[in-house]
Amino acid sequence: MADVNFKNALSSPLRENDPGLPDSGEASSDDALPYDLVELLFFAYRDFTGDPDEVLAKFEFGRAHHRVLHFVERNPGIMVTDLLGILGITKQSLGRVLKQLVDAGIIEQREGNHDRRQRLLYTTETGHALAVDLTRLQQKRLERALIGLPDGSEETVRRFLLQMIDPDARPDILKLIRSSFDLRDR
Amino acid sequence: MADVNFKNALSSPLRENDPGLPDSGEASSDDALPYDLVELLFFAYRDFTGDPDEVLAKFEFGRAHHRVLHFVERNPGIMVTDLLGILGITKQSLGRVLKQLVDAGIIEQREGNHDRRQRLLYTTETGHALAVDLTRLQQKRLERALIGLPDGSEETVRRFLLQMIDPDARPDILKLIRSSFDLRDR
DNA sequence: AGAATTAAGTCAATATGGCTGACGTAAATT
DNA sequence: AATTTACGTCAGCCATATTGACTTAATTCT
Repeated sequence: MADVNFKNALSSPLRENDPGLPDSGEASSDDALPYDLVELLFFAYRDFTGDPDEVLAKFEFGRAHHRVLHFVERNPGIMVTDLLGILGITKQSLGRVLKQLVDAGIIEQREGNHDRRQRLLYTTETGHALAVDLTRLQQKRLERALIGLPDGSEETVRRFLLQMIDPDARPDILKLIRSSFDLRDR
Repeated sequence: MADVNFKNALSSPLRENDPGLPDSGEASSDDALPYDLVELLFFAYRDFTGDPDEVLAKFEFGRAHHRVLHFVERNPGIMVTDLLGILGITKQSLGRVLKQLVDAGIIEQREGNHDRRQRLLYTTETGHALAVDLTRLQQKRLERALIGLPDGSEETVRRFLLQMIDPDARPDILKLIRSSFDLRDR
């Protein structure tokens, strides 16, 4: 495992806060900053992606593959162009990853019926099974995260996450998500 | 902007769901999977990191620099070893990024008082200002995300995020975070 | 029918942020 | 005095992204 240092993490003299370097003199409120939420989000997201990462590593796949697999699974028959739009990457980037997934028999490309330029994307049976496995892992983590929270918390979290998204991107994302819950503006 | 495709995102025939590829015959429940939460988390986190990314790009810095800056700002006088532990990367990876931050006058290294092997890390005045700016951006987004949610939602979100984290990592992370809110187990 | 646009893919080069392995130096600890 | 720790560095590799240029085939527009 080389050089990384888990055991020692946070071991010793954190927060020495040497008075030799005084507060650099901001007039206003640094202290009101929501550091705890920022950091919780950072670590929560890291662990959230960590579960699938572990499984995918066995297949020699990475997070890029996961994203592609996920959105193809969720949008069977999606056009390459639309997938690029969702992922926000270039087709050159997608190209490599997609090729690997196709070669591995995870994703299948089929010519469009109406437009024969299209290579519509579908998960294979294997791909579908893998996608479901990965989502189940994330489901477990989400369920565990909701344990013990007051009634309606799932709805609160859903709305919180939606409102974290850029307002102008929300309509498209809502369409994409097709949540079974009502996330319309109040 | 080359090849990326935002405008066209989610344009056309998503969800064609060609009946030529039938449901691959899973006996059990695919439909119960929390796709909406998974995707909301994905997009929320992307936009959350997007704000700082934009600012940092002007300085030729990336997300790696942000993480280092953030945790040094939050833990003035932190040892290199402890920072590695928090970030979960190798010292070779940190080395490059840290050098750039030091060269740019964002972070300062000072010899430990008690242990002269240590190069304790501090933000400079410039670095502090930048760190505060970036956190303010994230603060705005978080505040906007909490608008209109029921009383106690911030607490719910905080606890949700904490419980998303691997249970065995939580104690260390709680120490690190030093939230002003009570996140002890009930 | 011909021109323009679109969908998809490809070649080549580059950047970033990780990684491993191997060393080196100074300081502290045993 | 020997060992361990803290930190740094050299060299090379890999994954994922980027830009820019170009091709092919099919569709759409005029």
